Amino acid sequence: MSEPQFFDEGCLIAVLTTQAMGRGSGALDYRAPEGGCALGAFVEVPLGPRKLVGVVWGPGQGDYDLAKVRPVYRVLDAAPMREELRSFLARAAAYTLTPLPAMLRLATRAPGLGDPPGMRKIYRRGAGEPDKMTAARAKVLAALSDYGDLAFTLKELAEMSGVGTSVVKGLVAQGAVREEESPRDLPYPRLDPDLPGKALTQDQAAGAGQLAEAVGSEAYGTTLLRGVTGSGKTEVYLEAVAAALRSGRQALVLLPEIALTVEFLTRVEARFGARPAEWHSGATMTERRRIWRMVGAGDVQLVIGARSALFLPFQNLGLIVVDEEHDTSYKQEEGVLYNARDMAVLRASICGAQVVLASATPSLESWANAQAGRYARLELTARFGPAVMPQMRAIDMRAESLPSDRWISGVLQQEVTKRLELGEQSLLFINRRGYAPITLCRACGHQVGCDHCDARLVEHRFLKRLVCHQCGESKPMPELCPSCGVEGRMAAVGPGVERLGEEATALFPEARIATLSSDLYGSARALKAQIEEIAEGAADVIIGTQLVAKGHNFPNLTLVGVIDADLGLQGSDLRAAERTFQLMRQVAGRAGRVERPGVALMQTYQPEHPVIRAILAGDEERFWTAEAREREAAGVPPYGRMAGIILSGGDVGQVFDAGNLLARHDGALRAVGAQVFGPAPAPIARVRGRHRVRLLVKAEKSVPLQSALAAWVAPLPLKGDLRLAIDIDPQSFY
DNA sequence: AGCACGCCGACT
DNA sequence: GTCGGCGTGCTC
Repeated sequence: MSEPQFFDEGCLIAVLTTQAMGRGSGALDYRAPEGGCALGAFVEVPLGPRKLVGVVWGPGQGDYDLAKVRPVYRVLDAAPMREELRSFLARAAAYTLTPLPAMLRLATRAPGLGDPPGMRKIYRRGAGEPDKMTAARAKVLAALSDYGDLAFTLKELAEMSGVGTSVVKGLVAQGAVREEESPRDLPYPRLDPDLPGKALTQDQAAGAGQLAEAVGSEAYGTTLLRGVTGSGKTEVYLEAVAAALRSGRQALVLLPEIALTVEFLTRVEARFGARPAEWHSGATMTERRRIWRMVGAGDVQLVIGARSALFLPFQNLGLIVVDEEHDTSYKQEEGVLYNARDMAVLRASICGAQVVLASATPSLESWANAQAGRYARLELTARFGPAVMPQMRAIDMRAESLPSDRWISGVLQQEVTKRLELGEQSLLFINRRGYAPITLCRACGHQVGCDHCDARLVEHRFLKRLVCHQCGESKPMPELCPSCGVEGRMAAVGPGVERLGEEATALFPEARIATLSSDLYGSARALKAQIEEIAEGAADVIIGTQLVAKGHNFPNLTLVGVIDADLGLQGSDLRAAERTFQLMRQVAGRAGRVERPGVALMQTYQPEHPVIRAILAGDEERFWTAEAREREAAGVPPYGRMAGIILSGGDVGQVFDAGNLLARHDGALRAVGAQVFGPAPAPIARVRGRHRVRLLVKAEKSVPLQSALAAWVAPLPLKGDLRLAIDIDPQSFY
């Protein structure tokens, strides 16, 4: 490419800012500042009365009145964004149909980017000796001599010595430790990849060798690392990290937000002799700025982070590990909608890095990619052999003869009671929102259906209405049968999460029962807070839909009862079977590890169904094969393409009107053979007072979906507070 | 963010 | 006619 790498003062340049502006590339024309600026440089530019942070994106486009073009205020003191990251952002924006400025915002989420590097106090060994040597003082001096002449912040030094900060201050007063002013944002301590790690089994060593060799190739490649709990997959991928560090390249380990724990960091520290940088939502502003700057300066070797760490300005990224790659929390569901697992593969393919996708129960997408040969595959068997088979059993509902309005079998009831006595938690899992999925007339058998869809209406007692989960149409509960006109014989049939809550309350009157469904919570945050509370023990019995399984860890949970395993197999949520499987493995898989064994029970009317049988047999390969066959037949991901359109606004009526307008004008979609469903209430129907409505688009695998979607939604006027977001490869269907 | 512009209803 | 509220568009 012959793109200029530097722009002299006064040159017309395009600057991508963090502010969305109309359509087009998103970049705005400016004049290069005094002294010029490099391609990729972080700059501060004026926009109206505001100052914005931006990145020099290329030569000016010349599409704006030259007389109005203003000069860049100044070049910020940060390493220019490399071609690799710029092209990653551009391609990620194109894939997710996100405006590029919003994408850039993810890559500039560090505070004080524009500030000059601040100063702060650091501490190193001084010339003096303490008058009295105490145990605490000795620890501080020992820690300092371990690191030669390195200096640390007060907190770091105190922590690594295992003493309070007052001890360090005391040493300063006596001259044994020197206090100095130093630029803020120091490099991170060096990690040593050659420390002796944990002894690996033959199996693990072979896996580690394969990954290290791939990293050594310094080219792109993805490996699906499958290993059940206890197979040592962390140790194995840390050897891939070691290989990257040895060759002087940076490594990134992505974890689901909840898995980012002190325990994990301690394991990494044990392997490499120092703490890696950790990037997560709870990090302070100071930590964020330090990591961002040091990653960009190449002074961080390893970052352990949540999904947003993918957008850090690595200088020389050689490896990305996505641990628990199947975890649904990798999918960002608010703001920029991206899947960190897929974006990790994209970034690695651009910068020539290796990806390791690690999981005990991989997503079907990754499994299919490995099957197709796009990913290498690496299997770790359990260290303790097949003895830790999870306890999973089917409850054959045909033999249970439950009354028609009851859903919790005698077997399951007993198991829950047992857990209540032990003070352990049970989860009753159901794939149905609402109160009851079917409303029928006991006089004539008529089922109340949707007028516009081939779907039955679901009773939501909470909303006091019947709702279509396909198109969102709703009507009040009828008194008379719409078919035969008989009064008072309408009945709720089938289980829903609300109804199951009632049944559980009746069966376990003393238990604390929590019902979790997206319909019952106004905001995603309220729901998340509630889940955290429950995980910490605020409920004995949890009744929940898919949402419960979403990336949450329940340490006290020892029983999972899948109320109707068959529902998930009928395709209401395309990933329901996969989630059921993962949830069961996750819970049942603790059997061999924790003192309290976990049990997973599935109530089913078709215990001989291939998917159910594969789950119970613990035969993953068989499960994936059976599930892949079903998805392929249905033409859904990963064998077809899907996208969600989320419209939101303060006024439900207006939001629905916009949705209907889109649904009616679907020419751009029909042109490529794509179908549109909806609008219907989004999985989380209200967020911060904004009503959310979703349309689903389904297309064949080969269809250029992004361009069709862009052409389709472009004419929709976004009046008032109406917002539109496109969700490529949506994960939640409820 | 903050300001100009213009459309529409209410008042002199 | 004119004033002023507010929704909409613009800022490189």
